[in-house]
Amino acid sequence: MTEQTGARGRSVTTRPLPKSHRTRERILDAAARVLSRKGYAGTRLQDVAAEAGLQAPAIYYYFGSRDALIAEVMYVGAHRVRGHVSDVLAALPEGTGAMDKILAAIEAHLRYELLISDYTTASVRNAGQVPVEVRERSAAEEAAYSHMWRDLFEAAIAADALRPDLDPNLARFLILGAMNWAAEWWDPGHRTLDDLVKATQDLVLGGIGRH
Amino acid sequence: MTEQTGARGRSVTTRPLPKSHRTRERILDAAARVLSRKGYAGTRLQDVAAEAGLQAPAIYYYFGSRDALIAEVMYVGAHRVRGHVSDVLAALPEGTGAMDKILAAIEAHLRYELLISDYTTASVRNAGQVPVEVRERSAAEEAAYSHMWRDLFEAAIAADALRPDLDPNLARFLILGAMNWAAEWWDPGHRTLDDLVKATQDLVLGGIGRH
DNA sequence: GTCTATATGCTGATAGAC
DNA sequence: GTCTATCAGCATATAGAC
Repeated sequence: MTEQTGARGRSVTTRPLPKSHRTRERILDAAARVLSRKGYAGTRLQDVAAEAGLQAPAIYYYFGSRDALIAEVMYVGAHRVRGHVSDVLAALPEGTGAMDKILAAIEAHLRYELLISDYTTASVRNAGQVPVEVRERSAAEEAAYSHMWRDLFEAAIAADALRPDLDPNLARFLILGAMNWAAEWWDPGHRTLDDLVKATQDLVLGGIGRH
Repeated sequence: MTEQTGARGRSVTTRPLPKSHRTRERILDAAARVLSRKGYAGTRLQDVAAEAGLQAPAIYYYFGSRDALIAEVMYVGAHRVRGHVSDVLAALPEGTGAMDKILAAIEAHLRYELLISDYTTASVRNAGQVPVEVRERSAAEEAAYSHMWRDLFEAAIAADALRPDLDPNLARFLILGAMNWAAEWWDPGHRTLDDLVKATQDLVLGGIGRH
């Protein structure tokens, strides 16, 4: 949970990341992969260690417990998606319209979600299966992300860019659900990411845009 | 996997369902509940038995193994949804349009999915976590259901009811994803089912309908 | 930092009484 | 049909060498 190691700069070195940091990241990636495929109860430290190229007890040097490792995976995935979408929105030109912001958020969400799909599917598949204590930090992160989307929709309503008879909360959940689920079925070898982004934007635009 | 007991009519009785059949169903419902909350690896026979009101070894009278029980849960959920939507479509008036059929299928899917939501969430959350052997029967059922939806979209294309630039496969996956995910967040105490059905139909209609 | 060895607890499954 | 008793296997976590 807390960082037991970090960039401490033990000596003057040219490496930007200390070895311990990189090992920790490798364990985290391995845990995301195992967690997404085997689920919370099925995530064995032995499997995580094998994916990361070390032995199970070594994990305890970086994480206090199995639950702490899993909690970190859930948190990191949610945190990074929110950070990415937030950055993209912040970089948009000043006068960008409310609906264009939603479309940009959709593209940013899909691209980043599918880029770190192990974290995404781990989070999506296990959100309801992980014990509450383990989910606390990631749940807070997801709430903040959800709040961000609500703001986008409310700005669109204020700008009169949405259909007046629309229930923005239901629509938001449906759209986020459709996107989150994409990590489960989207096959890069079959459809390009650009096609998926466009299909999602088209569905949303036609569905909630005034016309 | 195979039915070890069933409606055998051991003697003339007024009860429509033999006790063994009802107990089996109770175990199945309990397993769906536990599977949806704890996941594949976390589903303990002890917990299933407790939910069903009996001891763990009694489960072996009805199911050959833990995997056989879980496979049956996954299969039954998918099978019943497909049967329900299929029945609803079959009962539609002769001249029902292709787009109205899709809207009817959406309503039928959502209503049944949320009615047996333990089976639905069990299936959705564990589809990618359950071993392939255990998933075989339910995967075949889901493929058949997916095929049914593809037919609905192809009929709509043939009737020129869809936007010409639409990728029907991507749209189908996005819509089914949005619906399946509803079992995860929809709260009956907060929004009515009618509202959810309408919101989904509106999103889909505006999104893929010609206008 | 990472390893080997090990203590401890829990789970699926079977045997056999009732 | 359902129970109690029990076996065998496996996973987390710790101890301690290197």
